[in-house]
Parts: sequence; C-alpha cells; structure tokens
Amino acid sequence: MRKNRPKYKQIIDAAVVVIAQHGYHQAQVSKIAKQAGVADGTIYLYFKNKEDILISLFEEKMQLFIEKVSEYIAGDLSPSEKLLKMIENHFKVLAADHHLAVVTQLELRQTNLDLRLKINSVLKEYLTLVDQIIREGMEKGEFDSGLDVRLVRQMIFGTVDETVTTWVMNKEKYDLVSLAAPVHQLIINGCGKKTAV
Amino acid sequence: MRKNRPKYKQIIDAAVVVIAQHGYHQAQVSKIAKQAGVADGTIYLYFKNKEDILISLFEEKMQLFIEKVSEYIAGDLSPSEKLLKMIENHFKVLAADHHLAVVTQLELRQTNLDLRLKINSVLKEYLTLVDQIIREGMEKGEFDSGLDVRLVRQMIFGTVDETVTTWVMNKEKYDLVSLAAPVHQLIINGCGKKTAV
Amino acid sequence: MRKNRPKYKQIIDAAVVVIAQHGYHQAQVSKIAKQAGVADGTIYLYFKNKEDILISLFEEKMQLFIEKVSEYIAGDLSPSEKLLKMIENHFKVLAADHHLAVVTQLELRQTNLDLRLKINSVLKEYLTLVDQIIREGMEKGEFDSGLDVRLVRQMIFGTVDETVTTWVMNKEKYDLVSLAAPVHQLIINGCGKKTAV
Amino acid sequence: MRKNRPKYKQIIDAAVVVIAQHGYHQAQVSKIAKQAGVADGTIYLYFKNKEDILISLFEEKMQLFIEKVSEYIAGDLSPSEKLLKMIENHFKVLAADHHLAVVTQLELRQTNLDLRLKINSVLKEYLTLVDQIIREGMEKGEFDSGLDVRLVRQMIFGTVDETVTTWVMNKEKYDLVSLAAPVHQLIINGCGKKTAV
DNA sequence: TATGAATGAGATTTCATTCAT
DNA sequence: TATGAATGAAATCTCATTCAT
Repeated sequence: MRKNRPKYKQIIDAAVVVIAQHGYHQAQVSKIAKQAGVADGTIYLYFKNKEDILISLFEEKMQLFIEKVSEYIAGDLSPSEKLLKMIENHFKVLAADHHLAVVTQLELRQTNLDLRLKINSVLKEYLTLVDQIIREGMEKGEFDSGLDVRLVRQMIFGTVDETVTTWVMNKEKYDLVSLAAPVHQLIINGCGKKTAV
Repeated sequence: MRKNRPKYKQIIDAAVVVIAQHGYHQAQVSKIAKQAGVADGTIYLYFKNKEDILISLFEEKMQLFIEKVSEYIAGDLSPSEKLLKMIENHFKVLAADHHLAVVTQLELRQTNLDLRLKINSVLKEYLTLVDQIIREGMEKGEFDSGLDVRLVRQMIFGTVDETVTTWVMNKEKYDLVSLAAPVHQLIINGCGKKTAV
Repeated sequence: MRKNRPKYKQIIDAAVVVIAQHGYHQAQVSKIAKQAGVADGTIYLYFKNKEDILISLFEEKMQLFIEKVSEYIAGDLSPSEKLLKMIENHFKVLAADHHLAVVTQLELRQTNLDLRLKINSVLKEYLTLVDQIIREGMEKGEFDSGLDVRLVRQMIFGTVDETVTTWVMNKEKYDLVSLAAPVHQLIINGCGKKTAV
Repeated sequence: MRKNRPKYKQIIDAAVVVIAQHGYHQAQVSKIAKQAGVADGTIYLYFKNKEDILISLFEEKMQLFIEKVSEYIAGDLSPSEKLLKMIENHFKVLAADHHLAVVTQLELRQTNLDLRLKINSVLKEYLTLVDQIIREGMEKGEFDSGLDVRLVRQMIFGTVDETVTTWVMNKEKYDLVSLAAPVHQLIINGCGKKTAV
C-alpha cells in the first residue's frame, strides 16, 4: 500500500509546508518535490497528479478529526458534551498546526470546483459524525425533536468553520480553543428544547 | 463616472454569466467580452484588469444585499424580525439569480488570496449591518446581553453561507427561501435569553 | 501645405518632449496627442501614421543642421574651417536642446529597420554636404587627393555621432561644444605625429 | 555551467539566424525555439527571459573580437600595426558571418534603452582594449602624446562602426575587409597631407 | 524505484488606427 | 476640422507531466 511507503507522508507534509508558505498558486510540483527532498518525477510514483496530492493531503489530515470524534461518539458522554468535545478537538487540531490551518481554511479553497467537490466528499464522513450526534440528541430528548438535521449540521459546521477562518485571517492573534465553549453554547441554545413559548 | 456608462454593467453581467457557465478558471477575458458584445480591449476602458472586473462585480452585487438590509434596519421591526428579513432577503436574492449564486458561492472563492481579501473588505459592510442587529437585540433585551457579538456574527454568517453553498452544490434542487424561517429559528434560539437553566 | 497648419509643429514638438521624457517605447500616440493638446484622432489629420510623425520630426529637425551647414559651404572659409564650423554647429544644436539630443541619439534608433532606412535617406542630404567639403578640400590641395570620399565621410560622421552619443549616455555632464576643436583636429590631422609643424 | 550544455549555443545561434532573417521585432521566442529545434519552454531553462538571450548572444559573439585583439595586444607589433590588426579582425569577423553582421549592426540596436545599456557594458571590455593600444602608441611616441584618449577611442570605434553599418546597409555589396587598410590609414594619419614623408 | 531535462498549450493586456458624431 | 470611444491582433512565459536513463 502506497501509504506505507516512506515518501508518501514525506511528500504530503512537504505539500502542507509549501502551500502554507507560498500559497496555493505558488505551490508548484517542483517546489513540493524540493521540499520533500525528492525529484519531480518521483512525486508521480506516489500520486496520480497534483490534484491527487491535495486530495490525499486532505484525507490524511481529516483523519485527525475523524478518529477523535469517533472516540467521543462511542463514549458515554451526553450529546451536548460530545458536541463540545468535537468543537474543542476541531479547534485544538488547527490551533496546534499553523500550516495546516492556513492550508485548509484559506489555500485549499482556491482550488477548482472539481477538486473542491472531491474534498467535500472526503469531508462527508466527518459531517456524518455530526449528524449522529444531532440525531442522538433528538432521540434522547436533549435537542428539540423537530429539528431539521441537515440545517443543524450546516449551522454547526458553518459556525465552526467561519470561526476558524476568521481566526486564521486575523493572523491567529487570539486564542481559538477558548472559543469552543461559547460557540458550543450558541449552538446548543439553537438546538435546545423550547422551555416555554 | 464609469459606473454610469452603459457598458460597465453590461460587462459585469456578462462576467457573471460566463463565470457561472464556464467556471472561474475558464472565464477568459475574451469570453466575457464576447458575451458582453464588446471587443476585448473595451473591457480595459472600464476595468483596470481582470481582477478589477471581479471586485467590481462583487461590489455591485453586494449592493443588492446591503440596500435591502439597510431598509429593514431603519424600519421599526424587532431585531429578531430584522434578522429574519435579512436572511430571507439573502436567500431570495440568490435563489432568484442562479448565475449569481454559483458565482458568489463557488466560483469567486477560487480566486487567489489577495483578491479574496479585497472581496472580504467589501463584505465587511454587510457584516457590520449584522452586528447592528445583534447589538440592538442585546440592548432591547431580546437577545442575551452576554453574547460575544463577533461570535454571533460568525454563527449567523457561517450558517447562512453554508446553507446557501450546500443548496448550490446540491444543484438548487430544493427551495432555499423556505429555509429562512427554520434557519432564523436556530439562530434566534442561540441568541435567545436563557429562560431558565 | 500641412506644414503651415499650426498643429503640425505643435504635434512634432510634443513628440520630441514625450519621446525624450518617456522613451521611444512609451511614447504612445495618445500621450503625444495629450502633450500636444489635441485629440488622438487629430494626429491622423496631420500625419499618415505614427511612423510618419517620427520621419517628419527628423526631417524638421535635420533642417537645423542643413541650413547652417549650407551657409558655411557657400561662404569663403577654407574646407578645414568649414568642417570645424560644421562640427561646432552639430554639437551646438544638440547641446542646446536636451530633448532633441536624447531623441536623435538614443530613442530614434530603437525604431524598426524600415523607419531607420527612411531616416537614413533624410540624413543623406546632410552627408552630401560633408562630401562637398571633403571634395573641395581635396581639390584645393588641403586634403590628400587620394582619399576615398565615402570612407572619410564615414569617419567624420561616425566620429561626430559617436562623440555625441557618448556625451548623451554620460548624462551630458561635460561640455560638448568645446570638443568640437579637438575632434576637428583629430579628423584633420589624425593620430600620427606631424613630422614637421 | 549553462554555457557548456549543448543547447545553450544552439539557441544563441538560432537567435542570430532568426533575428537576421526576420528582424528583431519579428523574432518571437517560438520562432527561435523552432529554429533551434527545441520546445519553447526549453529556452527558459537556459535563459531568464528573451532579453537574456540577446545579452548572452552579444557576450558570446563579442568574444570573437576580444580574444583575437587580446592576442595582438600581447604580441610585439607596433601600436599602429596592432590597430590595423584590430580593424582587420573586426571587419573579417563580420564579413565572414552575414547573419551576425546584420544582427549587431542593425537589429540589436532596435532594442529598448535598458538592453542597450547592458550591451554597452559588454562592449566596454572591447573599448578598453582600444584604449590600451592608444596609450601604448602615445607612450612609445608613435602617436601624439597630447591626444585625448576618450576622443580618439570614439573616433576609432565611431569610424569602424559606421563603416560596417554602411556596408551592411548597402547589402554588403563591396569588400569590407579591404577597407581595413584605408580606414586604418585615415585614423593614423588623418586627412591632412603629410608635410614630409 | 528514482531522476530531472524537456515539453508545449494557453491567456492577459497594449496601443495604433478608425469612424460616427 | 476635431473628437475620443471602440476595436482586435498578437506574443511572452509558466508549470504539470513525461520518459529515457
């Protein structure tokens, strides 16, 4: 399996660094090869083409989110607590890796539509986990049972994503992780059962 | 003033159509010129360069959002109602113009970072209006007075934007405007005063 | 006759200024028109095309050289003195008009071959006057009767031209006119030591 | 070193041919590439840009002049004989290569000022050799010790250059090399009759 | 596996010239 | 005569990908 070959990860990490430092449009294959310490042609022994590097990069890094969140979901926290953990994890991973944050929030969005659709389908697995939390919350009576799962998922992901992007665009000059609690609160309020109307 | 000359709008509208139909990276100046019914060189009598077309396009169309929302804000609706109107307007404008929706949600995001920052500064005016609604809601006691305005704004814009993008990516196969009420409800719940905890 | 119409000289003078200030390749017709205070289209009422402006400019300015030299030739100076006068005049005219010097020595040489050939044919009249002086010198026994007139003319013009060009390229930081005497001396006497003076 | 790679000279020679045949302004990179038998992009592996091709071309060919003249200078000819050898060499090199003559005398002068200044600084090495001959002649008492070296150099180079240019413009229809002696004679002795020989 | 020299398609922008007013 | 908005042809350079070694 290609993923086990040493240069596979080497090239992906080089891509993250090069894209973060030079920007998506200045991240030529030759620059990535140089950063990875391999020849240009070697890239093509591990990846079908440049787009494949980016998708693989996204798949690889998305695991960092999915593995953790899967753990939380399997655990016996309440749905609201699971959501908090998920948001915290999302913020922590990106706050811990500046390059990755820049790449996922800013640079990778400059790609063509075709690539974006492929990235979206990688993202789907993550979003499905969000859906599971929402459904569990509704079933357990913690969230309003009349919620539109898709809309709520969009609210959650939209809010989280916009929060991270704004943070990156502001040069990460405030603490992202500490925003997890208030963001969670805003979302939970939105999902919460109406006490009395 | 260039904006009053007939070909200014003509070229911008042509750009929207061409970008929507062919995608950002296939929207060559010559294609836009042809669609606008002018010579390639004529484009440069109205716009400094290709990037300038896109920024102008965004500025021009952003007015469709800002003017309406400014009206609502000036009116005597409650903050919650103003927010609903804003969301409705946002969805209506984009639902009514397929090309524009594709361009703003998908194509214009493929531009380089530099252009995106310029687009963001145009967007700022719109976001400021959202801030005004949030603040008014907090002052009038309709929203929780302890809210972090920036976070709430990010939630609102993030949710609305994600909702529209998902709708566009799903080929607009369901009704966007009817999502205004439930999206608004989700947001209001998030902002609402805690009745009892 | 077009040359008598007021805007003819106005446009030529504008061309000299614009070319001197912005360089040949940045001397667009629209810039010349603006400097001359006329509309772009007006240029074409006086000149067939851009090339025609330049040739006319050269013809016009070449008169400054030819008229004077014709006078000297008609006078009763010795051939050697006539040559000195000619060189002096050449240097004086260019030293007195910085713009003209830059245009003739540097900018006008960047034109395409076709234009240069036309300019050369304008120059021919001037070179013919040089030939007359040489021939007269030979006939009067002041110059060696075995001289190849064409070669001598090339030496004279080549030396004079190279001297002016070097002076312009050195930002005209020394006095050009005072070089007339030694240049004349070199030409008349050559480098060889006079066996007896 | 790039100069040792076979395609470096191949491209330069192709440039000389293409420029001579089609003229400077019609010497597109793609034409040069085709003539050199390489792909357009290959040009840019050897040269920074189009201007770099021209400067390199000039540097490369200038060696043909400099090497020979350096030899003569090192030899034990008299200064006057060295000068004759230099002029002869200058004429021989250009007479032997029609394309090169057209390129250096006509086409390369149509370039913008910036490039011309760079070419001039390459030329400087050659002119320095001329200066050496002049100084040696003055020291050895062969030339007038009161000469202004710069002026003499301008006379020599101006005369030689003008002679070659005229020859090229006249379609090289007479023998250039046989002009070396009379040109040398003119320079050495001037037009003045020797009072005693 | 690994290399890296070579490939070649493709698009923005300028500016001399025209022509309807 | 005079205007100036509109025209449209034309060329440099980049960079993902290949393939002979």
